[in-house]
Amino acid sequence: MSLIVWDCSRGTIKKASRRDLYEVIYMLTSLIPTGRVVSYKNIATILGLNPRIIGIAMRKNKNPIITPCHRVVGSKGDLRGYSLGGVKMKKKILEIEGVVFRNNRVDYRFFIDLAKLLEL
DNA sequence: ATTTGCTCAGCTC
DNA sequence: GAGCTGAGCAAAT
Repeated sequence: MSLIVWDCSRGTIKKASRRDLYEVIYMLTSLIPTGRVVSYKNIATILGLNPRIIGIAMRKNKNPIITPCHRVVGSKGDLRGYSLGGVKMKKKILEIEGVVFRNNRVDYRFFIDLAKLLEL
């Protein structure tokens, strides 16, 4: 399964390029509300990708203002990584936003399902 | 709690 | 083009 997108210049559909993929990943990430988190897997499942690809996209995130990559966490609430200050900083930011941790994991009640949010 | 296997884009050479 | 590295995950140990 691979993502299909509209090709504006040709007026046809096409298989998503890497760049397209990243744009969609960042778009979905930007939808996560303040004080909530989404798992890498959740985004990956929507797009039919391996969850690792989402991690790669987050690592390369050049626009932390509109792409809140700190709100993307592991499926069990573990933080995994953060290129701008490490997981310690990631945790700090999430706590400022009101996210509660239990045993160094994000409390499950702060997860949202992007697929449900988009009514997919 | 820790290890193992699967997976694939990006990076280096 | 080949080989290595992970911001993942689930299953097995």
